[in-house]
Amino acid sequence: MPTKYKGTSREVLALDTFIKLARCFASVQAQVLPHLQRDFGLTESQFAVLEAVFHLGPLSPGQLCQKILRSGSNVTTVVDNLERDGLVTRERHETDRRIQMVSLTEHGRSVITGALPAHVARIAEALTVLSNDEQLVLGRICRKLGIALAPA
Amino acid sequence: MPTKYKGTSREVLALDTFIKLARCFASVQAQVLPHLQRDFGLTESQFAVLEAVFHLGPLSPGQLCQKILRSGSNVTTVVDNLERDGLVTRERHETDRRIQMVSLTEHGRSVITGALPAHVARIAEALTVLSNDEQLVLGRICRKLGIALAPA
DNA sequence: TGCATATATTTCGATATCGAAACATTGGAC
DNA sequence: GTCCAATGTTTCGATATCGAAATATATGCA
Repeated sequence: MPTKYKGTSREVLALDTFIKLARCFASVQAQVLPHLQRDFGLTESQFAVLEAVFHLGPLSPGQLCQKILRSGSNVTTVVDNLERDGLVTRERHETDRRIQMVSLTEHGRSVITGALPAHVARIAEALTVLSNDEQLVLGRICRKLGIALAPA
Repeated sequence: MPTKYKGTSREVLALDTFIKLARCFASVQAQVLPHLQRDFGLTESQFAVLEAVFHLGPLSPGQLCQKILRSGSNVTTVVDNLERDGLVTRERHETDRRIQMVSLTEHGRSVITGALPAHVARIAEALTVLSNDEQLVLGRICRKLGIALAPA
């Protein structure tokens, strides 16, 4: 048990499980994110925004919030930087002018189509230490937990 | 399958698994971190530093790097803020003056002893949706992946 | 119509985070 | 003893991240 915490056995198990989850996630990220940055100049959040718009079409900041699980103010910042770098554009929604729609530029499209396969390949590479069954079980349990805790 | 990515089945499985892992981790964090901030005024990293020094005794920034899995420059910043708030102190190592040792103040000790049980309780609460067996399996697989990817 | 409320986004101030470069100290080679 | 490489930490500039407040627009109700 990697935890020194003294509590009920239920707490010790949960804490131990969570620590392993956190370290495992951090390890995969560490395996994958530096390449995204070095090879394509993209941060994790920038990649996430480009990927969402690439697969789903133009989205508002509010919709991007839901997709990338970040605060609204953060989405504003990330989109600001992507816009400055010429990867996306913002346009007012035609009928509801409160809404901004974020779209890929041609440059943005070419960057994400280049980065996506390399990124997926790195993730797959990192997960090769797990068998298919282990990946399925891991996914199933994570999904159960994720759904249970998802904002109502 | 929540991914739209077209790749080998190995890639699709890995990506799908990783997305579930990431969302699950994010959900637990979202369940737990706001309370740490609101109830004790601690960020995740501040908590991690206090917890490490509380359980292991005075540590250098380099040792804290290993423990909390962050860069050296980040540890400097987090310790700066903790020091400013009177939760830790820095002292030069007596024999090797390159090293700074980070220690808890009395105030820091009382903050972490107050925050720790509440934080663990929240984590345990979040994980109650999983059975003991599911938690054990999740922990085992995460540990396997984490260890395999850990920096040599 | 006119105003209060709700919704969408941005701004602001603070902390986190990284990598590269700078700085400080140690320890070994000679 | 002096210099140089290695080690430990901090500084610097950039992006991410949050919550609260401000701003802009829309909508419902009188």
